[in-house]
Amino acid sequence: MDVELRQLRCLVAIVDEGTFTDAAIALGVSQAAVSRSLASLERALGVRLLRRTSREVTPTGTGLRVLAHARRVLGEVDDLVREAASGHDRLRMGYAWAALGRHTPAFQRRWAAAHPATDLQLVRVNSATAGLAEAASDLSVVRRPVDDRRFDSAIVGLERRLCAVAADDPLARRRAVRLADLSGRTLLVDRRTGTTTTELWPPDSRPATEEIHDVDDWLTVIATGRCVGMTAEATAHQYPRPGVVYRPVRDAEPVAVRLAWWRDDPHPAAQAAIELLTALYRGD
Amino acid sequence: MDVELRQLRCLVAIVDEGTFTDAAIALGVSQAAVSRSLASLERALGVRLLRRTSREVTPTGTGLRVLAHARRVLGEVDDLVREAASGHDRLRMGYAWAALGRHTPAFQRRWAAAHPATDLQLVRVNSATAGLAEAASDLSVVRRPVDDRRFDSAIVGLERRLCAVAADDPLARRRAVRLADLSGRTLLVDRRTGTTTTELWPPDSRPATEEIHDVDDWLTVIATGRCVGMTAEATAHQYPRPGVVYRPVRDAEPVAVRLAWWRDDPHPAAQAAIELLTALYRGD
DNA sequence: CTCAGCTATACGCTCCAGTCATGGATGTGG
DNA sequence: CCACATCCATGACTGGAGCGTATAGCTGAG
Repeated sequence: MDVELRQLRCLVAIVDEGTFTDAAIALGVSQAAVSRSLASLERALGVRLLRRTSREVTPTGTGLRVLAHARRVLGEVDDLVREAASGHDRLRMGYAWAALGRHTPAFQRRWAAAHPATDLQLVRVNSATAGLAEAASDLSVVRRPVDDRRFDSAIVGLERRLCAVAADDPLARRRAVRLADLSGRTLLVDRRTGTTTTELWPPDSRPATEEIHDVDDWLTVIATGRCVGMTAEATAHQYPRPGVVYRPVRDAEPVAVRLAWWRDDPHPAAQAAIELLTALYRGD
Repeated sequence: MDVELRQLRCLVAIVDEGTFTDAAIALGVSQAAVSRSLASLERALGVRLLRRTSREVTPTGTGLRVLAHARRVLGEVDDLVREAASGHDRLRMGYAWAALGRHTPAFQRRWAAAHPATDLQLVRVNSATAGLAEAASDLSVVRRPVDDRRFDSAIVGLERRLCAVAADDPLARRRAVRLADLSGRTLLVDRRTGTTTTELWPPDSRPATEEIHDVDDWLTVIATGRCVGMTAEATAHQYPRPGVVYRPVRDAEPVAVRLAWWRDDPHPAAQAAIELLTALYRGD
């Protein structure tokens, strides 16, 4: 014999209502069911919980203590149900380095207008998949293909490749550059965040040497002029820095911006977010 | 559809054991039952709680939060069951004015020896029945008949009547007195505790006048010599006071000492306490 | 004493939780 | 590459728990 929530609800209702009969009405069941439920609870606990007379029903000493516990249990269960339902009223979008660049304000504004019930939160994560795996985000922005079978992803738009050079670099005077212009330069790769741009670099024009830095601040090194960097447009937009200029690389392939999520467990609002972002990248 | 404890136990077991199959073994049910239970919980909450693969089972973000709540709920239920069972390991004996007088130490000693698992607590209550009604005591010492139908009582022994007189009263020089010796004196009655001794007085020899005092300290008035008092032996034993002496009243009927309890809900150890006290009063 | 109102219980029924068996999915090792 | 092992989901079935109805038993009130 085991304690069941139904029995605890019954106990609380009886004490609150004062009689078994009124408790039955409050619970929407017959008086017989209430009587049996409480009897089974008392049998399960091996203790008399209520003193019944034909006039009133009063809790025993044990009954009072058990009642307090029962209220706590039922309160906790309510919290649990609320907590489970609260997943729908919040969408946490993870980003590792760059969020959505120049689209971020518009995205937040239009999301709030279209989905006032679902709070949008942008959260910084170590990587798109790590954010999902650790349940820190419901949907993650990622700029490379997702090979993990547990996750699914969709391309929401394309971003230009920019190269980052020191402000006093000769290239900084040009409106745009080509990959060939970067030959012979040293490409700066940030190993810390796991972000490398080398594979996006066309192989035939890849810099002869690449310098691997484990830097906290990628831009500081760029500003020294010792290296150049390649990055997506959103990153450039999000990390302006005196001494560093960004220039579009005309012949570099654009970067696909993706949203990733748990394949078999997408957030209820995921599809809406994907569609809104796609529209923004399309220019709508 | 409602959340049930069985479902929560299931969720916790799955996460702890790692697979549905092992959880089923741990819960002592079939794997199919575990699968169904969790499915029904997810349906009730409207949320996916676990991600299943053929290799491992990992909680969803919501699943993690719900899991934490579930553990709390189950912990509370355990507390509730423990609390209900704990009634048996404690016997609270209430007393209003005098406890058991000179028998108190022996009672405590012999109870501890005979019932080491049941902790004996002596608690001061406003009145025997009030202590029971407020669930402050499980068993109350009372020295008058209990007329409340809700309670039952048993006589455990008899105590001599003592009269309390000032130390410089002529009666203080006698080893014992008779009711007739108190004729003409003023009998002090304590209305505050509801204790009156007049009805124990043989009607024909009852003091001519009685002075009703609403005193905090009965003994202080006795010591002034203005009044005399009548009390049970246990009270005299429990409240010695310089300036007041107690003398047995030979021809006063002894007082019946009773234990009272809720008629339809006696403490499991009540009978044992009654028997032990009876033996002590008998002189065993 | 009768009556009104309450709880406990007997009886029949329903429906759900469980078991068994099987199917589908996935990772593994030959 | 395929057979296998392992795991979860699901369909069919069953026993029992729990419900409602009706009624008995109890207890104050009038």
